[in-house]
Amino acid sequence: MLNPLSTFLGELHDPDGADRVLEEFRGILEDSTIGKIGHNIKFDYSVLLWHGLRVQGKLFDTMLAAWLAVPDLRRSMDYLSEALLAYTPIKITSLIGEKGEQQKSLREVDVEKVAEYAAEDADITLQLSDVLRPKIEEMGQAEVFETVECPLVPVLAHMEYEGVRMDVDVIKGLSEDLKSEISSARNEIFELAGTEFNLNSPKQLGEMLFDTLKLDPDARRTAKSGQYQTSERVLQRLAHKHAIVQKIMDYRVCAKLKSTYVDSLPGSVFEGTGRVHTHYEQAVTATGRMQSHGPNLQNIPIRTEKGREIRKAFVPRNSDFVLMSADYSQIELRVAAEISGDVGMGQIFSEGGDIHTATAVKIYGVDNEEMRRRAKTVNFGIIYGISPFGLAERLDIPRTQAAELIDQYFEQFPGVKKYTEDTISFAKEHGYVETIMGRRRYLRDINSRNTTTRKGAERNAINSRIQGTAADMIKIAMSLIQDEMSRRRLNSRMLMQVHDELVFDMHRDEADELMPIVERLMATAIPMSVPIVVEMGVGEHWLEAH
DNA sequence: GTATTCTGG
DNA sequence: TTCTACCAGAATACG
Repeated sequence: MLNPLSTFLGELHDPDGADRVLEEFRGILEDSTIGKIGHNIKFDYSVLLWHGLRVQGKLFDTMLAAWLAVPDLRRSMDYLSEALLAYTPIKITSLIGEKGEQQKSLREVDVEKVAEYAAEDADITLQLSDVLRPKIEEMGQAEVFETVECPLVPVLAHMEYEGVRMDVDVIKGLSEDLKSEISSARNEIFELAGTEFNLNSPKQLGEMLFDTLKLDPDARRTAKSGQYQTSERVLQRLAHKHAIVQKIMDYRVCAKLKSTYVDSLPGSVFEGTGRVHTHYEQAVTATGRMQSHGPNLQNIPIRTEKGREIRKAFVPRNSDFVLMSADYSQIELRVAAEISGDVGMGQIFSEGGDIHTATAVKIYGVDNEEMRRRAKTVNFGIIYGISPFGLAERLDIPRTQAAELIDQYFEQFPGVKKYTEDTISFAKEHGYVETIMGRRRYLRDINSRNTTTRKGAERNAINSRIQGTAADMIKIAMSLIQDEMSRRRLNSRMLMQVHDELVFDMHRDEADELMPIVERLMATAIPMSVPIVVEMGVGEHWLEAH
């Protein structure tokens, strides 16, 4: 993946020449009355931002447009050109060669050739926009495109540009701790097993547990390769049979944290800034959610004691700042209540009660820790398009009992039942479902004769409207917040988005001004009759702020 | 390149 | 009869 940082800052061999070119275009690029069209325009915006130029004016991204207007097509410009314009563009490889050792840089190529390539690139983008613009209208995606996606492009570019500061010393300390824990766990496991093997190989581990130690004669095997399953769930059920099992779980926790986070995050720190500049992908998921990579900041541990320590390494830019986190409380259940119009569920939220406790009271008639835990599982099941099989698996109860539980739930929340039925029948009739903002997800398999396939599509339909609406909501909030922050010329910066959470580098003096703004704009981004609650926190690192 | 596992929402 | 809970990224093993 190309990176504006390395591609355009580090390797530029003629910065003066580049600056002169930049100055030629500065007037147009910074003119807010002139719209800009680009394919993956966040990339171009970012490059210019790193060169101190802030692009103004309305942005039209043909890649985003294609995502919404022709969702089945691949999103590379070359492919779209062939599919929509019946024209095969000059291949970049015809200028710089195939990917590999001797691939050239564009600046080593004859300028005439580069000019032809670049001009064609611009021309195709313009032509694609002419084709895609009416298609967005036809597909009913104009509102999502105009009010959700396009305004978000510069917001994401700025978040990537800002990055987040990492305290590498925190990471180094964790690395040492984990190293010794892993080493002693390994020794104990091999001692108990009587032999050494590769602990990271599920295959070898499965053979040790089930062939050598014979811990479970009815051990489950994986569907694809027929290996023994050694997942957390499986180990959990085996834990009482042999001391080695707990040790393996301990080892796995530490090995995962070390390899995926502790050892890899320092490598993502960009030397030029000392910060981690993640990339956000706006147009990839089926539901409308974003993805983060390089590194992925959306799966930093929080659920376990050990794992959450990693969040202490995410720190404010300097001592004048703190990290501020704002996250939606139970957003998907609130959205479910809103879309379904279920009166009882809406009432629970209006009264400000605990949704899982209230659900436990409704379906079990009692309120204790265990029933609340089960009700919570049921509530998640609702969002995902519940099935007796799936619920039984997660609650570890018989399928028949799970089915009764679902009946019980739907009796108490008839609006939710109607939502699932209406959503499925709409999907069967139209072949797609929509979020509140009109974002569509097409479901090819919704009328499949294969029951498993069809049921899967039905769950996608139920889940997509909910997850997609929540995604729309936070995307809108981000644009509104960024606008308000720059209008007020705040020094605080939006840094991260984690699906239902926004994290800010907040100047200490701006707390009283910024926090009410963030809270209000997040809560009202999409007007709803169910109250939307935003929980906020401040701290010297991400863990403290959350 | 595919499969498995684990991290998050 | 089916062996599925939804949406993702990344590390590792293994053919």
